[in-house]
Amino acid sequence: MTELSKTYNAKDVEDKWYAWWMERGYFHSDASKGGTPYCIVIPPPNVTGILHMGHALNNTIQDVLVRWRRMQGHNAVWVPGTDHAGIATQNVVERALQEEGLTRDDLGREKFVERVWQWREQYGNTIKNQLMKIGASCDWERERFTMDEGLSRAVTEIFVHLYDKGLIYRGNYIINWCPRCQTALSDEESEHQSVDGKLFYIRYPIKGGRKKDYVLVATTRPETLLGDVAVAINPRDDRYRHLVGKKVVLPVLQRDLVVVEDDFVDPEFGTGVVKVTPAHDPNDFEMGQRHDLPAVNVMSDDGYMNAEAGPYEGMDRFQCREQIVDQLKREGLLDKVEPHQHAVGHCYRCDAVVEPRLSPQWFVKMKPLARPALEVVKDDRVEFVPERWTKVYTEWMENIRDWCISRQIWWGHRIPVFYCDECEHEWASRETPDACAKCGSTKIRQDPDVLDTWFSSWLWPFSVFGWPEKDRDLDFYYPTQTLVTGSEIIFFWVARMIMAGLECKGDIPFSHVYIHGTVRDDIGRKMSKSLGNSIDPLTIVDKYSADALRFSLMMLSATGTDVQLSDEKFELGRNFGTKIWNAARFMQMHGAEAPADFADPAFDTEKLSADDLHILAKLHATIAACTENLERFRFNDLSRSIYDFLWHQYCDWYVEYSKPILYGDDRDRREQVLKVMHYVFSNALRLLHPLMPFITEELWQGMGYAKASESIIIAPWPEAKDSDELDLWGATSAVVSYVDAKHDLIRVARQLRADYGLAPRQEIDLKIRPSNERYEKRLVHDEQSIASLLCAKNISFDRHFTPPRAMPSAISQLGAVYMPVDGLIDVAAEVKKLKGQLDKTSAELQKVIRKLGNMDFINKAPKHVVEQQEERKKSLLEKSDKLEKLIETLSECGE
RNA sequence: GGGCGGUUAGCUCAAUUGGUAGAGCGCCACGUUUACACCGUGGAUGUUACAGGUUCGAGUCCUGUACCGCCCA
Repeated sequence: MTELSKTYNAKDVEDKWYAWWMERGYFHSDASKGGTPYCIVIPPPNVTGILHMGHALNNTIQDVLVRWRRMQGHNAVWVPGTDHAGIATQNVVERALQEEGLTRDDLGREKFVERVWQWREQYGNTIKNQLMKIGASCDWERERFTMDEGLSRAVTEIFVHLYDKGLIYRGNYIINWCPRCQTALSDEESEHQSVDGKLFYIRYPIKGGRKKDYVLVATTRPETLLGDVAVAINPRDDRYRHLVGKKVVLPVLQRDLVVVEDDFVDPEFGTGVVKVTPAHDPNDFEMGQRHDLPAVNVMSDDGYMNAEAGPYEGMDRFQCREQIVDQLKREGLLDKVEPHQHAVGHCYRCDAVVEPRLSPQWFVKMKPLARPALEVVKDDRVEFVPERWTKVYTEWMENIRDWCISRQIWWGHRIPVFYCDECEHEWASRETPDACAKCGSTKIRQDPDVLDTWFSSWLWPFSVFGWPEKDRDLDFYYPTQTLVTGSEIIFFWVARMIMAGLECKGDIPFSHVYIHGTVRDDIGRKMSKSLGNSIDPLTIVDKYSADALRFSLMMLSATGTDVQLSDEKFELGRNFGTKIWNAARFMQMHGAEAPADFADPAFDTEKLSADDLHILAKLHATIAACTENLERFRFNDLSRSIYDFLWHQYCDWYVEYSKPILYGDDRDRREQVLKVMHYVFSNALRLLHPLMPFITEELWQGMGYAKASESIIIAPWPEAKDSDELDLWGATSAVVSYVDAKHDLIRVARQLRADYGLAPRQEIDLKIRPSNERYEKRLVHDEQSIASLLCAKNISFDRHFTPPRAMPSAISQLGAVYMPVDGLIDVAAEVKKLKGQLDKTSAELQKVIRKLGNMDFINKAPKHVVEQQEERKKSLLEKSDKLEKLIETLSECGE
């Protein structure tokens, strides 16, 4: 056993233990060892990512779970890795190139991709190193990257599989286009933000009509009118029946537009007449399809107007909007402008305004994949925690739309589709072909697009284990058990993994999805780089320790609710660490070696005191609570249980009770107390380990517990004893409630001291009048510990004690407490205090009496509730009796 | 517009499936005592957003209202 230093220095400790754990290979799981698998795959962070508080929360939860299961003896593995984050990574590297005055086109595709790989080699480990800092016990030997050879093979495999099955198709559809990133996005990647825009009311003259004949069309995006091909009305809207069959004239370009009738048009919106621009609006696109309308694309891929825009060619889309409005005004075609709030899609990577755009893209047909994925959630084979997310999932699944998977960038998995220039054959292939599969021509080329990054992430739970190869690990670990993530990627990732798992493996990818909350700042805003309100987890590690970061996060985040953080909140974890550290030091000062059988002591039950039995019973209640809270993903309750136990039950009471014994001469009792302490503490450390891995390892080693298990990581998770087993020790519920009542007596007596302004070290005498003989016996037996906690010199117990003069007094369940003080006491004040208590007691008593007098209550409430109230009535009666007597004697004495 | 979540002590949040509303921080008073001032002891603080309803009994269940947040259109 090494002597613990006076203060805990996390910085010296944390790196040391992490390195040792790695060296010993504790995080590595080997399927060939068998056992019960417990597997978590990490939500792969972007390779460009740096650790933020959301990661810290997400990964702490995973680590808590995996450390717990490992201690429980499961063959536990946590598979780490990163994804290649196509758009984000390409952006980062392009920015770097820009500083050298280069563009990706200057380099060409091959060279550019090489540069990205170089970048990844150089910077791609940032987040891995950061995860290590917070203690993540990932199996780093299994680290994966979505662009690795194996995972790339998985992507090709699923693509070809779905292509051949007819579930992947290419087509000219309207998609979300980011003009800045110059690529298509999926619907999920276009984030809707509420924008204060304007609603423009524009006059479209009726063809062949008089000058004053026009229809009024409302739009938020007047620049798109250049691509209008029709105006539409609702068929049930009588106001516009006369327009049917007529044509209107498009302002600016003077093109003839047909009038179509479509149920989609909302008569309530604007004027009830909408312009139809199939190439620039998803709803209009569908309307165009229904009515066989052409699509006129007026914008190029960079957000500038093209030749179709006539006089506006070459102009930026937002500038064009202003100019067109000006022109309409000049021509008297702008009727009015209203402020209008609407949702506008923004690129989730660069925040640019997304442009709906018609272009040829690749899609996955989702409905066939969604059906089984819906079933497994409805059957509870996959469970969401908290359960309410099930509904979010099912609603998305039921209204699923096809997934746009092609991206017009270079960094990513290239679409494995090939075209023959000779015979125009198109096919998907697992291997890069030399010649056309149909005509044998070598004039073939591969599709230039790459796949959405999520198209590789959705395979993660099995691709990390070698799929599509047959693999022992895959058989052993799949399906995994728990997925831990935030609600924002339920659609992006969770839903798609379930679909892919069922399609590729014929089985669910995981049985539980724990959705945690969002990390916010102290005024409730989401932490973000742009707001500058982020707290860097590593700064917190530096300032307060990784354990403090983890513990505080867990303590503050109730199941699935958001957590509001500020720097100071991490003090709670730090303070707790210090408290435990000092409790250990205290034991060490008195304890020398932990006894050989500390982990499973053969207690000499005859020699255990009520206090010993009490703390043992509380320990086992805590073990039960911790295990249950982990099973139910209740991390804040888990933290609270262990925090309350160690700080309040153990330090505040048991350690204090132990002092007179440890400082005393009774060697036998000393030995017993130390035995209890080491048993309790070594168990509590294990309960705490998943939350605070570093300090618990440091203490495990420092206290000499390594002789039972060389590292706390692999020490067995404590098992709660049930009440029968506790009874064998003598830790009966009667003993437990006696000690609880003793705490109350001590608290009441302390209050007396405080009321009379006695200094904490000032010694007092106490007279206690126990309520009954049983209590008297116990209290007499416990005199030493009571005296110690109250700093009392003499305590006398007398069931018939009557104060000879006025004394400050109080009552507790175990009996009345008198504190003889020198000099006069303020009888009036004392009586007033007691009367105040009596009033309160009587009021409560009246409430209970009224309740028990209610026949409905007696007849309808469950028996145990009625009994409970009877009990309460009894004890309140006793209390008020005692108070009345105190007041009476006090008044007599005072006279 | 549709859906979900929230509203409990000054602040941040609990409350185990309806039965005496709790914790951490902050605040007030006292205290450096031989584990710990990152501490100890004691104290103050609630019409559980509002209005109805169900029930013997509602923070908890139902209906409605207000405000806040998120997701989807």
